[in-house]
Amino acid sequence: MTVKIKDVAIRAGVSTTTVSRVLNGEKYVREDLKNRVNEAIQDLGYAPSQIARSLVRNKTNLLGVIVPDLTSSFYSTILSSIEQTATSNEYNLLVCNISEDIEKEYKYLNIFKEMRVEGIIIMHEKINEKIREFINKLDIPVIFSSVKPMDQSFISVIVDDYAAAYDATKYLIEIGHERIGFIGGDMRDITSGQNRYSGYRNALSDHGIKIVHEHIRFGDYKVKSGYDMMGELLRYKLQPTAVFAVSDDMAIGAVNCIADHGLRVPEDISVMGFDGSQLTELVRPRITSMEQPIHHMGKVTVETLLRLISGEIQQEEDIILGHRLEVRDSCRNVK
Amino acid sequence: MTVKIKDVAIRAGVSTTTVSRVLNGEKYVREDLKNRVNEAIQDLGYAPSQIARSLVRNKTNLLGVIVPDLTSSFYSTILSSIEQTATSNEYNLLVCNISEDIEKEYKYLNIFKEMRVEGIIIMHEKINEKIREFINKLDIPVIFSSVKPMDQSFISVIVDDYAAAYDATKYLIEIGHERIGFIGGDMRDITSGQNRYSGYRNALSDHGIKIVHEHIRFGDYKVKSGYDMMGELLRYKLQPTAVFAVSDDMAIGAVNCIADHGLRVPEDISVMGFDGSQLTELVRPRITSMEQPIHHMGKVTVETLLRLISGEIQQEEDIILGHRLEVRDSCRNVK
DNA sequence: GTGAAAGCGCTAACAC
DNA sequence: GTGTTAGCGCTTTCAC
Repeated sequence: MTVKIKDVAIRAGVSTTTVSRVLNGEKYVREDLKNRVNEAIQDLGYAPSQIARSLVRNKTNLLGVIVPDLTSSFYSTILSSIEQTATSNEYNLLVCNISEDIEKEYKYLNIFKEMRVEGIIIMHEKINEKIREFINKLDIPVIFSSVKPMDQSFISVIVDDYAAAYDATKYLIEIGHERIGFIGGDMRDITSGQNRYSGYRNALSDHGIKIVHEHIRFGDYKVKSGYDMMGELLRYKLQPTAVFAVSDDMAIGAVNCIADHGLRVPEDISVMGFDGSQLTELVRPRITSMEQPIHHMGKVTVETLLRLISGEIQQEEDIILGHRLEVRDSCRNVK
Repeated sequence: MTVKIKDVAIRAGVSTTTVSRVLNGEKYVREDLKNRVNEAIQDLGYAPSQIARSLVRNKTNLLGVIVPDLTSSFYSTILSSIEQTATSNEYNLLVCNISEDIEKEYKYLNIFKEMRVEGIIIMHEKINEKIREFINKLDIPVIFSSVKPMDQSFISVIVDDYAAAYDATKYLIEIGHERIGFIGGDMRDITSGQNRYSGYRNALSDHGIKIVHEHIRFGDYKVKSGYDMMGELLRYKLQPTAVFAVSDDMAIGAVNCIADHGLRVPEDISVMGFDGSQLTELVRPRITSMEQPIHHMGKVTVETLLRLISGEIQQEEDIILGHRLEVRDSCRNVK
């Protein structure tokens, strides 16, 4: 049996109340008693049960996080930042990975409810009706990080996807490209997919460039789809001179596909990514990317969630963080 | 206030015991009562408190995991596998990331103790005396995954680092290399660093190849150190024709360094990695690597830990999983 | 300053 | 089959 507060009390010759007071750093405990208690704690190797504490305090200091893919560089970086921020605020993380299985989401949310987590962070936006309802009924603050589901009633910490995609496309135009391919993200229920696509289209039309449907494809944000979609783009005789992929992973897939076709990046085709994951620096050529402030995003997510929990704020609007173009080696100035 | 078992009991017109029985799927509950209870649960949106449950059952269904770096492809892949296995066994994961700050480890272990996790998985081996003692006193099963600290009393799920490094080096010899560089891992307290180094050395001497100290460097398993150490290896007039880096990340760093020096992989220099992370397939050239069964490793780790928890086994020995050479494009046959 | 006692939400004897 | 009761390990009034 693990040692409990009563054992400490007996050993120190005081009541459990006094031990509790010492534990919680309350004043009104005589110095010598405090010392005796601390000694007893030390001797016995006592650690208070957070379980019992949570029950009586009605507070668990737990946050639940749902990640769509732990192995993704983008999500694991946000998660890392979330973990850091949570920990430095005395919160612990219950982490769940739903990978492909969207049905798991409901299950996990239910576990979070049972565990009485104080707040939930979701980084996945394929929310179905059942989940939507469940979240709405939940009396636990929920915040979406880096994604924005369709439902207006959920709050998200995101970049302005439309503006970011617009700016990325504009940059490609400014360095002289006119045939600009696009590898978009999923358009179903995915606002970022839609907004990035709009940004791309509008940047083109605002600069008098006609939209060529043969230059447009949609993937699922992962490397393989970038590779496959790039393959399709390369099949047209009038190949794009630049391609904007709305995730770094897809950009890398595109670069690999181009290389495997015996063409070179950026000499033959320029490739622009999106996200600013670590991978951009890791591959050759290094990927020019429209970056999200990934680290900051995790931090802001947790900080906002904690304010939501404490009731300090009652956020109703999304939090929009700034995007930034990071020029590396994958886009060539053709002017 | 959240709804509790008593609310359900009142609404269903039964005692809390009956509700509890329905909740836990016990028999000896009349059908009609069971239905009334389930309805009440549904109506009220009741979810039992795991906190209260844990307290009385003295069982939390929680596992604690300490990861050295969440953003690393290798660790996040193991973590993903751990999460999956834990979840399918009804266990939840408390995840902590210690990044560089080793002092945090003690803090996290203490949190795990307070949270009454049933088992702990550590993927970090720079264990100091304080931690070692703490773990030894802990009455919670601890298992190391993919790493092996010096202390014999801890159990690890790992590959045979010596044999794996030996085989990797042997392969390079077999395809005709004689000047084989080595970028090792940390040697302090890191058994894998030492074992992989021994494997390399012995493979060379067993094949009558002299060990050249100018061909040997040590990094910290990360991309940057692979890059830097490769830079040093390139400074010698008698450059190696192949380099064995004991992590894929360092291998990628080495490849990038070679490219930045205007040389080509594998035409000018071959590069062999270690780990089998997703990155090997993602960069060009794809990295030939001595692979650990990463996914399986996570699974075995959790399964073993759960058996340790249930008392089903009392493992005292490490679990050694098989390694496998995955030939890709970064090593050239020079015979 | 300190302790006795009640209670957090649930389960598990034990009685009926 | 069902309900009463005690108790899990802690905190927190409320007396003293």
